[in-house]
Amino acid sequence: VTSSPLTPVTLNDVAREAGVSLATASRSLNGGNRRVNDAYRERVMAAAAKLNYTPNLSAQAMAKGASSIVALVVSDIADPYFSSLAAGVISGAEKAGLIVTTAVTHGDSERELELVRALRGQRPRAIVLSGSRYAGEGSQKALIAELKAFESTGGRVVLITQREMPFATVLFDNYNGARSLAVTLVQQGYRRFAALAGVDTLMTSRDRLSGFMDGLEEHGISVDRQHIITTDFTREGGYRAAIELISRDIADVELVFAVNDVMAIGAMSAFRDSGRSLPDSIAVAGYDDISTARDMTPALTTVRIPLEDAGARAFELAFASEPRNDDLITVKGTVVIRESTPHR
Amino acid sequence: VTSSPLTPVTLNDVAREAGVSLATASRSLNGGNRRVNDAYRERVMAAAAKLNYTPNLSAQAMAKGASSIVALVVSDIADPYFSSLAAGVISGAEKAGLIVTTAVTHGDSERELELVRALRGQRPRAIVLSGSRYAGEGSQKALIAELKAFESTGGRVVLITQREMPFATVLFDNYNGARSLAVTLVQQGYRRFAALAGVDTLMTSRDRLSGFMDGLEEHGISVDRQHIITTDFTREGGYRAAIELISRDIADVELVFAVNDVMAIGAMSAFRDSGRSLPDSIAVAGYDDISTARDMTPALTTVRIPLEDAGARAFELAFASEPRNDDLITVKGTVVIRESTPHR
DNA sequence: CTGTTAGCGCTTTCAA
DNA sequence: TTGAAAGCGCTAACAG
Repeated sequence: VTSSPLTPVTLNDVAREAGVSLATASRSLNGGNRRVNDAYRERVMAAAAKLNYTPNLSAQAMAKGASSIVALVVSDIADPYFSSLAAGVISGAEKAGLIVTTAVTHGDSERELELVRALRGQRPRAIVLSGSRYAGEGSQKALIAELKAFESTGGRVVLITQREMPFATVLFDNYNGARSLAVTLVQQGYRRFAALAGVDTLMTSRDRLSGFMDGLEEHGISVDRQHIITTDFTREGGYRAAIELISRDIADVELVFAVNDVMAIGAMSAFRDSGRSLPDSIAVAGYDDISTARDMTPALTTVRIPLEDAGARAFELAFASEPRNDDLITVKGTVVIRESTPHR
Repeated sequence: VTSSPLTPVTLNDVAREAGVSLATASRSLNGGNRRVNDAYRERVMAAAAKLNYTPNLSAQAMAKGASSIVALVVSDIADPYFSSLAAGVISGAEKAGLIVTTAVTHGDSERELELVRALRGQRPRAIVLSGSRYAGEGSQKALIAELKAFESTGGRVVLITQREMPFATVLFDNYNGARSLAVTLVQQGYRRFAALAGVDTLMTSRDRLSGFMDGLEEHGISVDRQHIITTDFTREGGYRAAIELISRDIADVELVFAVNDVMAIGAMSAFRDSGRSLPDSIAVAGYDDISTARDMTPALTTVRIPLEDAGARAFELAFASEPRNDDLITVKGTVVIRESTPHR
């Protein structure tokens, strides 16, 4: 097959090759409703195959006024939490014949806003946002305005984990998950706790922490302020916080709850590096159940949230037949007790 | 601001609002070379801001015959290996103002081919492919043809890790990395090894295995066939293979080398579940240095490859000023000895 | 420097 | 059913 270089094959080429009109070629290749003579149709298909034709998605998007794109915004695609979510969104989208564009904010809200604007340019069918949105942030208003503008032109917005925004949302029941975890741990005999949390404006962190604390309180247990450390929401943050905790005298602390698994894993390494054996000298629990949690030694007690499934549901929410902005899917967590928190 | 619903603001709207021609509006907003009166320019900017205008990327792509998209194809975005690579590609692309679309093959070559075709429809500037390509596969020809067709229309193709394909490639020096690892382990006193590998047609696996074997051979050590297990390239594969290994009598095996970290981690869990303490009863080494490797207990000995950096370099390769198909970047690995392989 | 105009590739009325 | 033709929103000659 010889085609002129640097110029992709167009539908026109296919039509000419098949000896039919452009319209017929278009209808054969796409026109859902078979409004075209079989003989023609086959000739078109053959020509398309012969020329190795690929429809220009931009042109299609222009002509029909709707793209086949879903935009996904996450904080950090290398983080297993977000990459699992992304896997779910992508698998849903691919099943529906849609393409996913991925952008990364690194937790920066300014950047998030910029990205949403840029992605809007693609005129995606939906934007799925799963950053770590902070409560009551100034830029929140601007983001909402931007997303509202997107919706007003027919786009769909779905949030994962960001509460109190006027859009469809997939929510993890962080409060109750953490609460159940606390209750279970108390039942296991733990009484004295410490906690590693993200900044208080980070909803996910706040909900998990307060759920955990409330669970303890039900059993009359409270946690010393000294034993709650605020740190980055990352492995390194967990590591540093654990070191800090050690320096604050934790002789009587039996268990450290980190608001996510990567922090818990960092903390475990810190404890070990400081010469403490796990789980004997101190127990650790996390949240998320990322895939390596069970491979830790001791295997990490945590709350499992079905991340990939949640990503898939976010996608579905975006394409629900009757979408509403108060759509809210709450995904429950399941307490998973492992060796990092043995019975006392 | 009231704009008609369901119809995004167009450049025309902006031009009208600013009282200038369409061309002037276009030049103000984009036209790299400032060929426009400052007064006009400002009016256009103001109008654009007021109307919250976002350029339609599809339209731009059509008009200039070039999109702002980079397509990325990976086997599994939830796998830390690929998500780190993706993070690198995405960060490079975002710096360059490009958008990344991500597709997932799940290791299926048919699907990979389909995806490449579909992605071609976006007329991306480049396609970055980082699946687990198998050597000498039938579908390889079709894939090459498809990618060549893409190149012939001005697109760039960059492969990560797939050797012997006529495209620019970022290669990991798997053979030598594994060889160094073997030599180092022998120096540490190990003599009797077992290995967990992927199918032999999987290049990455093959190279790592043969490098490791050759490294051992330099020291006159060979590995019993019984002690080389072929399995899936995943955590589960590693787990199953370790169980299988145990059933084959490994009383004399001192160290198990898994061709990647997730397999090694699976194997560690299997050994532990079978009541073997690590690293006393058996040592384990992996490859990749995914982020959780150092958080294992014992911390996992492995070969570090700078995944995110490699992703970024793949992106750069795609936009090299003078791209050539025989461009080849080889990324070296660094042996990282940790507690999973103590001195004997 | 600015405006007019001709497309980019495709879908979709509208006639035939 | 089929074909001709009018756009979709934008850029890039081409004239003024």
